[in-house]
Amino acid sequence: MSERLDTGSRHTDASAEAGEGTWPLGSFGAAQPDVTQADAAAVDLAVSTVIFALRTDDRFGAQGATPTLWLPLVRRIREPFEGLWALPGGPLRSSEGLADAARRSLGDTTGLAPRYLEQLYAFGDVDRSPSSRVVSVVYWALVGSSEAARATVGQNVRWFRSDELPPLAFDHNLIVEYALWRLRTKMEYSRIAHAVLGETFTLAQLREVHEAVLGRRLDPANFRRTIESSGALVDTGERLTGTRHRPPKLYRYDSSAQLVDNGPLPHT
Amino acid sequence: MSERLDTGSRHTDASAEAGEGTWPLGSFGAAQPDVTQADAAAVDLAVSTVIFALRTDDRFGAQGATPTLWLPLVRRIREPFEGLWALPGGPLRSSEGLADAARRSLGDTTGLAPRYLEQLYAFGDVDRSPSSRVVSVVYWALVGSSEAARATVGQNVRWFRSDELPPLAFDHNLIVEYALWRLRTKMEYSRIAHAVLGETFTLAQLREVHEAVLGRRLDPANFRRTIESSGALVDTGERLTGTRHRPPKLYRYDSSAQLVDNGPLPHT
DNA sequence: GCAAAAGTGTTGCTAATACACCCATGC
DNA sequence: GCATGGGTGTATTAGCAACACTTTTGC
Repeated sequence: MSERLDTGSRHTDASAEAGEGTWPLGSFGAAQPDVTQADAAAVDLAVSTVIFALRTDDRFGAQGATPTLWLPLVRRIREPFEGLWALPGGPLRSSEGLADAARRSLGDTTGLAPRYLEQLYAFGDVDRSPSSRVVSVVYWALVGSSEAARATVGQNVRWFRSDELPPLAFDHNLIVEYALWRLRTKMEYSRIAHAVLGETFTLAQLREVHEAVLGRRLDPANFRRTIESSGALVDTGERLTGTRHRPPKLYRYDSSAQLVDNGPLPHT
Repeated sequence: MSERLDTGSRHTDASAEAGEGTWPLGSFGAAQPDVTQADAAAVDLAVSTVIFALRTDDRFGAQGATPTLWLPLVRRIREPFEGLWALPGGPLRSSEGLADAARRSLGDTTGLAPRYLEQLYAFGDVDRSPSSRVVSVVYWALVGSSEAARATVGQNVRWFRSDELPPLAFDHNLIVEYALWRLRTKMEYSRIAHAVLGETFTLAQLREVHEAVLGRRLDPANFRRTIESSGALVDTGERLTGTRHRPPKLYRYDSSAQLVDNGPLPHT
């Protein structure tokens, strides 16, 4: 609780944007603590990303395995939490927007570009980092399965099943939980599932994505009707052959349709 | 675009939380710009709040007027945007959480405590402030109508109808628009409308809140059934007398029921 | 033919809507 | 009484879940 830190003139504009300091009256009640603006200088800002991809668990024979949700983590090589796994991220550079920073840290880690990217939440509890005060603006992303298959792994980068996570650094377990909740909630009323598939795909493949994310089986007949009536798909006229059953139709995204409704916010 | 700022040792822990810097391989592709961590030091962090209250427009005779959404703004007394109206807010103090900061700036401005408070979004475009780089974590809040009636106003604090806003400082017009969208979207499936009412209230009063927020009339009969079946209300057994028609029942919140589903996130 | 998955049809349930109608109070 | 909103009943509709059924391929 060290207040009145002397940080020089760096933060003279910290309140430039806000109404703070423009308050015309004295203090309200007794709740106005004696804190100077300089106190704000001790807060650091970082951007992290929860990256989801659909993968089949190849620990067993890859035959017939249903895909599940995976995410890449990086091992920390310094204190605090040295040795633990954490979400990829880093400090925000002054020349890049928040989403840009998320996109970049994602590329640094996996070498891939996200098919979908959305801001998740800003985490800023006082005690979430034992060393310094850090506020993290967290994004969540989806990457295509085919690309995720050839994503980078290394000594300090590894993919984990979203339901088999080890204890993570900081509050990152909570963050991943929240990202999973948002993914599942949004999946129910939007079209983001397309983001993990290739250019063309069958309805069964799309349904498999929904099932993996939601964690339950869906009725093929009803799923077909729901998706078709949403108008999000276009029939390519082609079919997928080589299966040992009736060849299914191949669909494509309707590029004119929005993935999600972000309200008045521009889409990233 | 000033990179490589020398800001001393202040930000040595800026990447303490994130995986940045732990990347074991060299650069990926050609996309790794030559930027040091110190570049991150030039970003300031602020917390602002969009505060909503339900008021009747007393410019006309207050009789029979339907209430509308209002919000308090503060006038900027320094550059940039000096003289324009802006959302209340201020820098984040190192000893307070994000929600605490929002709650405090709300209290500083209106002297009131919010009945509902939720994080809205983090705004961090590079050019949203002409002077310095500022990332704003924005909250939105609801305050009770009765308390809002005796809220503070002054030379530099004034209430505005949400649909009659002047041009605001920074990107605050967009922020208010987005807050309005979230309020309306959430109102459809949650119970936050209770937050602007008093301890007890009639169904017509509750319906009036919904109508004001959604901007359309609702069928009293259907509204009653929807709300009653949600289980959010408790019949107090009392009735409101003094009206010139059949006295309506008075209800109370079911304190055990959650206002909204935030997933795994704790409620503020 | 047989297995397997694609694709269609039908039924029933639930929730939202529209709207007709009765109830209880102040005046 | 009559006006006014409180409060109830009911028919219609849309959407979704359940599930029986038909179709088309590989083997």
